[in-house]
Amino acid sequence: MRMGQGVEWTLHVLLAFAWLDDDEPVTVQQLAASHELPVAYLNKQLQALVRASILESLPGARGGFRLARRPEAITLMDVVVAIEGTQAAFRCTEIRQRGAGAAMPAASFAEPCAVHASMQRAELAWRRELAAQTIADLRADADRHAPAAGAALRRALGRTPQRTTT
Amino acid sequence: MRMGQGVEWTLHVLLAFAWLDDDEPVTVQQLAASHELPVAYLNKQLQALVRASILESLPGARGGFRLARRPEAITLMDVVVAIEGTQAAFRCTEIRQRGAGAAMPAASFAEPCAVHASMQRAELAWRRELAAQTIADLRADADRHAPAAGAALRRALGRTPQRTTT
DNA sequence: GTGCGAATACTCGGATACCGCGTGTCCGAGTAAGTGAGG
DNA sequence: CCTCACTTACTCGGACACGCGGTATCCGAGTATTCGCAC
Repeated sequence: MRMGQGVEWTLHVLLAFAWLDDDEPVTVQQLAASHELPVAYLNKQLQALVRASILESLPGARGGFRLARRPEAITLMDVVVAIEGTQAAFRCTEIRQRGAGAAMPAASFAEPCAVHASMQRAELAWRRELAAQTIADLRADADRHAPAAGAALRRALGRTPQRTTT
Repeated sequence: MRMGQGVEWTLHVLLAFAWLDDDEPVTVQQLAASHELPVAYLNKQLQALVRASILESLPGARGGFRLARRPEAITLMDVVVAIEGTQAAFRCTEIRQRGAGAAMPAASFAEPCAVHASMQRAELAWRRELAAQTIADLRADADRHAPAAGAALRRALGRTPQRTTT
């Protein structure tokens, strides 16, 4: 089982947006450069976030991406669903009804498959944990452990000039 | 993100073993037929369970597979690890150190990546839930919701003949 | 000086190849059982 | 009748193709800016 790396990329991108803390759009080129990622492919992933109303895109010159909601209103669950899709990792194909089960009355399968239920229970715990954490929490954690990271990223994106020239 | 279907297959197979409740080996052909699964590919999956010491295989005529431990001692986590491997679904590639982070002192990365930590927390909850359920629990759930399933499966595997001929 | 209009350069967006991993299959090594002959 | 060795048939086990989804890339549609010109 493997999660697409788009999740990692977009989470870092959203963390960057949380650090920027303004409404100025950022181009995908800047975002890609700030983490040395393939520009075009990152763009594709960000489109998924736009479709999920996590980011919004501004076309044209001086365009780019910016957050569509506040960081506190974006959960990790939202991001995972936006990138990986809504389907569960474990997919019950109802093999209990095939083979030996084929001879049983249809009413026997009214209750959900026990295997399915157990796996679903585990995934529910996973989802619950993801939904409990927001991008704002992520920023708070990062600031706590590496206070300089936010400033470094702002500098890489050309924000917060080190000195006002006049 | 998608989990290999081998997990579903092997869980149903282990549930079947829990229903049989004896030490007689069962051939992969019988097991595959009992759920209409591809014989050879199921065999491949079962080998993974053997490597994980969940099943044991008996070669030669009248051989087959049987449980290596009691159903209460086999957790869903064991099965998932045996089939899917031990690696986590989310893999941190430390992109925080690339791009903007490259200019930061190495000591900044002593603490784990915040993104990584958050995703790991969620996966831990998932693992914990998987580890809390055993094959025996699975059988208990199945018996509760569909009491006839166990008998049907035993019959399909040629056990518990309906009538003693003499 | 000011308003307007077209050219421009920059942005995102979706359509298009590539590749690795899961899926599926096959045949060979190994072993326990069965069988026949010999004692 | 018992023992033993051989044949046999069956099992698992790993090595070999196939296909799909994620990965990566490119070029086109669209828009805000910008420059030049007319008034």
